[in-house]
This record gives sequence, C-alpha cells and structure tokens, in this order.
Amino acid sequence: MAASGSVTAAANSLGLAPASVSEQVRRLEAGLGVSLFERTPRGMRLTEPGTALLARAQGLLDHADEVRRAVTGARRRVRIGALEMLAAAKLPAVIRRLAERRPDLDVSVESHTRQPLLEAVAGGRLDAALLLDLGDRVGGLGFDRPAGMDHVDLGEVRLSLVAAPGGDREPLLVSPPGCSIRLAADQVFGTQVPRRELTSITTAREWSRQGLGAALLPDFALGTEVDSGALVELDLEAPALALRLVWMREREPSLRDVLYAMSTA
Amino acid sequence: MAASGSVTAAANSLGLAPASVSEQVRRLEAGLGVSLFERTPRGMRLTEPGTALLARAQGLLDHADEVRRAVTGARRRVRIGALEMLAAAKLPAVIRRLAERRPDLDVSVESHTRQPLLEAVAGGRLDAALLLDLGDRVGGLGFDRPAGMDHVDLGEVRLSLVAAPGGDREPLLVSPPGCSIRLAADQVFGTQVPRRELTSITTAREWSRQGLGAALLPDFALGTEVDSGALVELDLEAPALALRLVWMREREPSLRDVLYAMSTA
DNA sequence: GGGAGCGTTCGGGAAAACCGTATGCTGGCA
DNA sequence: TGCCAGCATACGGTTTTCCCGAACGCTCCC
Repeated sequence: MAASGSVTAAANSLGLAPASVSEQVRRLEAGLGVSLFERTPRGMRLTEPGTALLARAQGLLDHADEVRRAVTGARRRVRIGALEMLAAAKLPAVIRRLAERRPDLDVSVESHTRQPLLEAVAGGRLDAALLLDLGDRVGGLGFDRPAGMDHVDLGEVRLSLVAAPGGDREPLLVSPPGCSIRLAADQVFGTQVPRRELTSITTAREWSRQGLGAALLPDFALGTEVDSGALVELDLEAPALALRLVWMREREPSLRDVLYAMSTA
Repeated sequence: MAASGSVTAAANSLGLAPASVSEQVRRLEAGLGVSLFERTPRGMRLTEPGTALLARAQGLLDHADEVRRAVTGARRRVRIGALEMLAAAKLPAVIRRLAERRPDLDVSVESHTRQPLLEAVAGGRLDAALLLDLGDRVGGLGFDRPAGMDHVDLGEVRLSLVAAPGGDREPLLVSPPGCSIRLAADQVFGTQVPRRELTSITTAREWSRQGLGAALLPDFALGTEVDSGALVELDLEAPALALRLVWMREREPSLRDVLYAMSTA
C-alpha cells in the first residue's frame, strides 16, 4: 500500500475493498498511536514513522517465517528470477553453485522480462533476480527500477559486434525496445545509426549470418557461428555488461547468507 | 501454557475457557502442520517442534516490540526484580550504573522473595532479577529454578559469623527456610548444629547482639555493630555468595545490550 | 467400580473483518 | 465558473473468527 500510493490501488492489488484497507490502516494507526500516512487529495504518502515501520515490517515477516521453518522443519525456499535470455545461458551455473554450497535450500526459478522481474522483486514475490545492467547502480543500463534495491555483480557479459564475412555491415540489427541488448546498443551506437528492429537477438544473429547487417550480441548468444567462420567479429569498443543480482535492501538481513552463497566466486 | 503443563491451568492463567485454549492450539498446529503437544492423560507435554517454537516465540515477540518502539518513538522499558533484602542494599548501585550508561532506558524495579521472582522472570513479567546464589549454575545455593535460565555475577557478598563479645556462640540464629542466608547457613554448617529460627536476618543480628547466639550475616547486613564492637566476627571459612543477575536464555538476543550495560564493571 | 482430572467436541452468541454504497474533499478541465 | 474524475472515509449489512458453557470420552487412582 505504501508502494501503491493510494488506498484504492492497494485494495485492488490486495483483492480487498478500499473501505477495508482504509479501516485497517486506521486501526493500525490507532493501535500504535502514530500517523503512518499523510493524507493528500491525490492519495497517501508515508510519514516518517510510516517509513520507519515499512523498513522493519519485512524483517519481522522474515523472522516469523524463519521461526515457522524452524518449527515445521520445512526447507527454506528461495525464489530466484532471471531474464529469459539469461535463464538458459547464465542461470544454470549460478544455481548449481548455490545448490552445491547450500543443499539445504529449495531453489525455485522463474524467468520473465525485466519489468515484471523488478516488480516481482519489489513486491516480494521473488527474493532476487538476475539481469543485465551497466555501471555501479541498478538501472545504469537505462531502465526504471524500484527504489530501495541493492545489487551484486556475479560476472561480466562481453558484447561483440558481428556480421557475415562478405555481408553488409549496415543496418544495425537490433532487438525490440526494452531488451537489455537493445538498451546496450542504444548506449553504444546512439539512436542515429541505421537500424532494423527484429523480434529477438537470435533473429538478429540469424539475419546477420545471412549478410543482412551487423548485430550486437552478448557472449552467450554468439553460438558456434564465430568459431565456424559464419560470422566475424568487427572491431568495437563496447563496455561489458554486468551479470547482476538484485534484491530489496530491506530484505537483506534474512537473505544475506543466500546472497553470499550466490555471489562469492 | 507450555509452562502450565495443562490446557485447564493455562486457561485459568489466561482468563479463558479451556475450550478456547484447546481450539487455539489446534488451530495453530493445523496452521503449521505440526503437533506441538503430546497429549497425555495427565496433561500436555511439549513435543520437539513445540519446544522449538517456544524457544523462538519470545524472540519474535521481542522483535515485534522493538519495531513498535522504533515506530512510535516510545522509550524502551526494562523491568528488573530483586530480592527484597538486596533491593535496598545492592540494587541502587546496579541501577545507577545502568541508568548512567543507558539513559535511553526506562527502568522499573520490583522486589519480591525468590520464588515469585523466578516465576516472574520465567513468565516474562520481569526481564531479569537480582538474587544471591552460589556456584556456577543458577540454583547452586539450593533452590529450584525454572529451566532455561542464564546468569551473570555482578559481585560478591561476603558472609560473616558474628556474636556479641561476651555472649553465647550457640545456638546458630537463622532466618526462615527459603531465605538465601538460611540456605547458605545450611550449606556451611549443615542441619545438625543447634539452631534457633527467627523471622529475619535483622532479627538474628539483634538477638546475637544481645548475646543469644551466633548469626551468619551478609556484608550488607552487618550494620555498624562490628565497627562499634557490639558484635565480633568469629573465625569462619565460608564461601562468598554471588550477587547474581538471572534471565531467560530465550530472551537474551533482545536483552543482550542491557545485560551488558548492567554487568561490565 | 466409581470418581477426579484431563482434553476435546458441539451449538450458540459476541466481536471482528469485509463488502457495497454513499458522502465529502481536492485538482483539473471545459 | 461549473463540472467531473479520483481520492479517502463513514455507514449498514453479511460472513468469518473468537469465545463460552455444557456435554463427552478418556485414563488413572482410590
């Protein structure tokens, strides 16, 4: 509800009526004797005590869940998400390492596009997510991200500009807007170069193989074409992307051991 | 209820009907999918998961309370108990030190006899209690104590055997059963020496001053009689008692800082 | 064999949670 | 300036939860 910014939106996302949410908030405030929200004509905004509560509430829920696991003997379950293009190429190594170090964990994996991933992490439906990024802050690649996220980089993904040996080097074959590789291409080449938009990076690779232009490809999508000579790498100074694990800062206390097991080499 | 040992007793101490307590337990067990109690014809006994829950439940409540304080800005309140005879003599120095180091705390003090004190600590009505003991385990002086208690010794209380200069050295003037000094006297002299039981150690001191026998007195109860010559110390090899702070182990995480502030010299 | 003590089941009543609706409020737009 | 959209909230009714007293089955002890 603090995330939604309004009682109505919160009620929708909770499957409740606005009246119920309103009364619950009122009851909670009365119980604590503190105003948690500032009422504005356009919605609700957290007060200082409200932010204090929000920052600690998740930790309390995590603590309760830890107690439940200890009592029932249930295995701890961590929900990891990953960009669809990383799920096949990069996630297995990460998950295998985690499973080796922490066999006591049940790991579940989901793959989505970036925005649903970030929302799932922010909404607590995922514990952490693996995506591609740039720079030292989440969103450096050029996408919007929820506030309060922390990250650690698990590796690098090198970018190569490729084309068929005798084929065209223009236009730049790019994936749809929003795709991480497309964002990287926009940052490297700007938006003024001749481009042709295709449905995916594998399609871009195939078109470039057939001589229809150049494609910016991550290392894991190069396939065997470069080794076999079907594609050649063109000279390019492009920054490597970060293979980045992100999570909500407020949940770090209960996730720390898992994040540590995933991150250390 | 785990402490009471039976649904009926727990219902009484909670002010509820046995049926209500029974249903709550059933509901909790169903929610966790685990049996918390073993049903015996004579009552209920905790199962292994039940003890696991009990050990962590208080910590969870403490966490919730900590969050509540952080949000409301309320001051933290620490409830300390002490043996009645220590409340006047030994407690002030301890509380003053605590108040100096942690002015952010509200400290409340109660004095009772030992058994109510121990029960209050076990029942969570007191955070810690100050009493006299012996040896390296709680109860070394010879009293029953609840399970799961931890302790730290804040100092020593020397014992002296005194009598009037020309007065009788027998019988041994002792306080009522249960009094810590009486327990110490029983350990030092055994139960076969001639004894006369009085109502308190101050009464014992007065009787000994009037030449009616010898009294075993803690340092804080010696008064001015020894200095003034009204009483003389007799030769005695008695162990010093420990000025001991006790608390429930399960609550230590949230009490650690307070215990530390009270214990370090 | 009967009774005391135990936990649990059952039906009913009170309290709480939730809903749909109605109301008052502010900001934007014609 | 007047109207409407969007918001939080007060109100009456319904469902779920909580608690009770009484009745029941059980075991142990006298």
